[in-house]
Amino acid sequence: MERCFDVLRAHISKKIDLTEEEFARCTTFFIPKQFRKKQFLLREEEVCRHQAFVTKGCLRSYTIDTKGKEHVLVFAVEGWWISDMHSYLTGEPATYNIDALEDSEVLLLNKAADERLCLDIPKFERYFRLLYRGSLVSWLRRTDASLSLSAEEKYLWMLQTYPNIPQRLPDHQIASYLGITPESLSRLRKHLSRKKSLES
Amino acid sequence: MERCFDVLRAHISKKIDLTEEEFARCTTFFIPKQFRKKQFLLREEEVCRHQAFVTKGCLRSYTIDTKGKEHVLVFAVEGWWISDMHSYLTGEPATYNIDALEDSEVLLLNKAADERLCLDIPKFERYFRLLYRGSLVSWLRRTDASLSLSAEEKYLWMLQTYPNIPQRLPDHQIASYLGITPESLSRLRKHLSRKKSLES
DNA sequence: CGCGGGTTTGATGATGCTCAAGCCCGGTGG
DNA sequence: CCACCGGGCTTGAGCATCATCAAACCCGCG
Repeated sequence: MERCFDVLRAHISKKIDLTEEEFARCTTFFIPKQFRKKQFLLREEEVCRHQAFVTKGCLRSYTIDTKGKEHVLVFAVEGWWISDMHSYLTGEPATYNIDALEDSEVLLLNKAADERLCLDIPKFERYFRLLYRGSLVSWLRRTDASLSLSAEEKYLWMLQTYPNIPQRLPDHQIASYLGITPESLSRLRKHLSRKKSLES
Repeated sequence: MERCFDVLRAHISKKIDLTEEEFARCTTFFIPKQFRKKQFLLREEEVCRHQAFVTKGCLRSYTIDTKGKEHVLVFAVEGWWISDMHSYLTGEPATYNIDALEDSEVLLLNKAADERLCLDIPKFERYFRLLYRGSLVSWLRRTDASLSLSAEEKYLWMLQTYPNIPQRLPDHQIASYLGITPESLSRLRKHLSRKKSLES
């Protein structure tokens, strides 16, 4: 339970160096919270009050289109952040939903705490800069994949880029993330496994 | 020519406040450069040495897929940054191409200057944090659009979200950005105009 | 005038979607 | 311990959307 901060520390120290004292101080800004599978962290139309750092389990953000279909934008497993950034920043109603795909533990950071944290320990300014920057690189890649690749290639791309995600999540979540239907994913996997067995 | 720094200043001051002196100092880190239409700022396989801030004209970053087709990832007009961030950060060969779609003027910031700038004027740490953060919001939106919308809806989304981009760029660039073919875009526009004329 | 890039139009086709049914399997309750 | 239920995955048939390929057209520019 208290080792959730170990996960945070491990993650932060990949980007900035903190003294014991600084880290201790930083932890006071976060609120630990547990989520059961299927529980919501945020619903469309609510205002997003927190950025969440996942220390255990897995959450996702998604939208629901006009035909009622879900589209996964982000999976966040241990060591990832998740929120509706736009709503968080502006205070406008969220356009994304966030819920837990597994029983999970997160550390919540609200906007006031976020700002105080950056003032109190200016290194965090840097931490978030590097965090967002790295995140941008990933979005570029994903967009490139979605523009350039066929359904099958996108799935292979995902296996290669985030191997642990397809392992632990149901296929239809993966399909949603890739922008294809579960049926297509199923067929495409069959096709791949036939290919594979031919090779060997 | 020298008013390129005015564009920079206008952009920066939306995020942080700089004194005259600080701004004067900051300008010394940038290298102004002109690009003629079709000229490359970066080619795949080269290392990306700069982030470019566009003060005039328009550049794009794009990839070329296995079938030789181009896919536009980013359009950068006045007030936008463009680069191959991954290559820039790691020094690995770029996977994106960047070229000018119009005669353009940019301010180049290389990695050493980038780092010194953030040390010299720590407010820039904040500037880039906010810049990247805002950029993330846009990527989320684009991804959502590409997952949720049909070709026609995506085009309408683009008209609404970036109205000046389709105005000034040829259709086939827009099509590439949206992940559809120029032929489809052409048909879909005809369809929209028929719809529109029926309404009125 | 003629060339070339860009857009339009048409015919055809493939990829991936929809809808519907069946199946597998783990969990729950009788 | 077995029956049943439900979520998730699979399979099939038909279909829609969008891509492909090819040709014609338009128009600005050298």
